[in-house]
Amino acid sequence: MIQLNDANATLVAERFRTLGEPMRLRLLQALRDGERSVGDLVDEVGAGQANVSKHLQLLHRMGFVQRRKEGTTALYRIADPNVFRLCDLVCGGMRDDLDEKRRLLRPAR
Amino acid sequence: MIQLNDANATLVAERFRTLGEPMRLRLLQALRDGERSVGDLVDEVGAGQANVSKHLQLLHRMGFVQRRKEGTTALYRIADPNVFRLCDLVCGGMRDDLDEKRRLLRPAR
DNA sequence: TGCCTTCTCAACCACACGGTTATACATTAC
DNA sequence: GTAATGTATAACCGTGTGGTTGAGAAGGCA
Repeated sequence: MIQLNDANATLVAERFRTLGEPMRLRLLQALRDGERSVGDLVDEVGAGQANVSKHLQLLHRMGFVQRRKEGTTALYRIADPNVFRLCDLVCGGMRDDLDEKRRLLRPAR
Repeated sequence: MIQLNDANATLVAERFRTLGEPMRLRLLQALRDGERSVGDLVDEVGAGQANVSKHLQLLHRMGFVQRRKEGTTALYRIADPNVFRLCDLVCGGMRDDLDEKRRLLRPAR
């Protein structure tokens, strides 16, 4: 791991926090199989349009997605597929944690 | 990636958000080379005792650290070393993003 | 020009969360 | 027993943030 001094910790945390939002994760998931317009994403995740736009802005500023304009529509796509490896790692940790907790619930069989 | 339905997205986001805090990242970093007591961590990260305790509680509840009591002192340790792989991935993404942004700043040399 | 669509932006509200303070609890020493 | 040490917990406060609403910009089309 990169040395996490105080400055780095803030930057890294900022990125983790960006992924720490269900709606944003669903947007990334929706973008997984290709480019989507804002309107498409609004339909897919079932949220307000301004809300989706704001989340996409943040994902864009953090470099998780890229943007392309075509007429009046804005098309977003995944910038770095490693995001999904992050999700996989987190899911793996979640499974292990649940297994551990389950194990502790029955100490002596 | 595991299918991120609405329920999953909330759980995964919860874990990302737990890592999205500079102080908690510094606690994890401090625990990297072994078990530490709460008092040790208070000295290392330079924060209030109640604050450190609260952050450790959350890290514990999320399964990132494990706890062991010895007399009156509580000893914490990393539960899943994969946390650091997560940090590495995030740092890598950060570097790539910065490179990309730097590239865009000088379009035609 | 005028209207519609698509998206962004600003303002607002409610709530969650990080930090601090003070207090309670548990263990050890005396 | 009391005192001291090491943690956890509760209460509070200020700030940050997700969601909504409404207005505004930018293009497409009759």
